[in-house]
Amino acid sequence: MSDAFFREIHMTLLPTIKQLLAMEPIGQEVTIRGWVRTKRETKQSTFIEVNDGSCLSNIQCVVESALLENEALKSMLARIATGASVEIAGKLVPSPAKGQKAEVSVIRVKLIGEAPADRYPLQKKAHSLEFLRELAHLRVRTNTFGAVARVRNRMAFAIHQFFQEHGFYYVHTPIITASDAEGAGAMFQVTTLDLDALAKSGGPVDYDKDFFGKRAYLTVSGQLNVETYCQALSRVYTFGPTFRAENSNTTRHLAEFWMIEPEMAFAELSDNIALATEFIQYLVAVALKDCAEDIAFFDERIQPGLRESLEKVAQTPFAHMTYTDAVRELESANTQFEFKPYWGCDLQSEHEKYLTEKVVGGPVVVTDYPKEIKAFYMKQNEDGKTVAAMDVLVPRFGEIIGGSEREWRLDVLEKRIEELGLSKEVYSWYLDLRRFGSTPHSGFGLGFERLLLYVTGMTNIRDVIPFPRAPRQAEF
RNA sequence: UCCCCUGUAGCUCAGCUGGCAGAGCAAGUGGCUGUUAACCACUGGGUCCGGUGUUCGAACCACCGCGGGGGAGCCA
Repeated sequence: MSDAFFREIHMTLLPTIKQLLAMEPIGQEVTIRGWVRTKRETKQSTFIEVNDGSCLSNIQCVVESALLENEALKSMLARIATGASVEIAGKLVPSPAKGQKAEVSVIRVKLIGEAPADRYPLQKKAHSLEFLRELAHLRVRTNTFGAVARVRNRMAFAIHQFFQEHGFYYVHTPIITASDAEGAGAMFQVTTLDLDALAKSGGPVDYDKDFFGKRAYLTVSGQLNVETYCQALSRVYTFGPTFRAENSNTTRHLAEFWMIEPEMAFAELSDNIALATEFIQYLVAVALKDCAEDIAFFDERIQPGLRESLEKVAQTPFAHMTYTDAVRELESANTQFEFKPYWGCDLQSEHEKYLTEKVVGGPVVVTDYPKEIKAFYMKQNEDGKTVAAMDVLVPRFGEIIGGSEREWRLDVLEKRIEELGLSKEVYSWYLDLRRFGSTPHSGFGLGFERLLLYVTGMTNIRDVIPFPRAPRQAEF
């Protein structure tokens, strides 16, 4: 593409409010476009705070009352309320009052889109997250959801940066899968069959007539697919939507969420732990550096102490313990658990939180779980009882990462598939990876929204994705 | 799916033992001040989630339904 193309684009884009607020105010003429957050009137001036989403801060625009002798401007100003979209031209000047470094001394105001106060649902006051959840199409206009959106954007970009800088290739694994046995949870079925007609007929379903000629589903994980690319490109990752049809009603589960799944060839569990640790620390450091204003907001309004705890996470090596040690820790804990911990038990939420909050006081990597409670593809350890699995647990909600070294020995993997009553035919292509040029390899899954919960201090996962999908919730 | 909590003005909530529907914020009007969660005064604003029942009388008690939240399980 030519330079001229970019110049043209560039010329049509006004500086954002973020850019304006970073400028030295010397009376230069500026034009801003955005949405009114609040308007305050005095006899001498009218103050309009405008936000365009480029940053948390609004820009204050001051209309001197002398301008109001213009009746057209006066009536337009009267119709400008919280939520309205406006274009304001004026001079960027140092602010004589406290609260902001610069402000716009207004020359012209144009009301673009009205937001009548008697109907616009957002007021210039704090709203509960529950209320805003019912207004998913408007909530991004609030400080909190604007900040979440910006952090989400930065984290998505940082994920690519991290992997690209470390020699990982981005692989697009399929959204639709015909494999019904990935073992990561209930799946949404995908079909073009006429279900109404089928229900009326009462007959059995002939999947041969379905789109793919067999049952198909939305993916619950890209891992098995990405392992194939791993065995050629060495270091790969996926980052895409993932679907679970579990009837989960919690603050940390979604039916549709975004997952990051790196996979490394010639890598053992210890490499996996190192990658996961560095990855989280990198992302946290980027958030602190590049989303400082938004993080400060979360720290002040959403989760006091957030910034300090993130700073600590970015600098401190993660604690590491084996499952066996973790259970020992839990057994000797001076706490009444609802579920009594014992070797062989699945770690419950309360156990995970105890380990990360009480024992460690930060993120902790737990490894080498009993094979019975983990997936078939995880590498079996020498002891015959455990697998080379790792979960990263963090304070406030527990598991953020789940991963493992994969079983790369054909005979061991085949035996495990048989033991669990799974089908070797279904996994034949997966087993091919062990038949031909197999390597020790490792990877993990990170729930993107869980990362965002962690970084923003938000507590409900439905508030860190634009349009949450959960049981009985698919509005907007 | 299970357990607990909850539903009253646009929002957040109070409403005692069943006895005339309340506050703050928001909105409108006026005033005032380089204001900034602006301030002061006044005004308007209700299907008390819906249904059924108990009662002289129900926002309040009982039952059914619907919505919202939190916790658990499944997991990322």
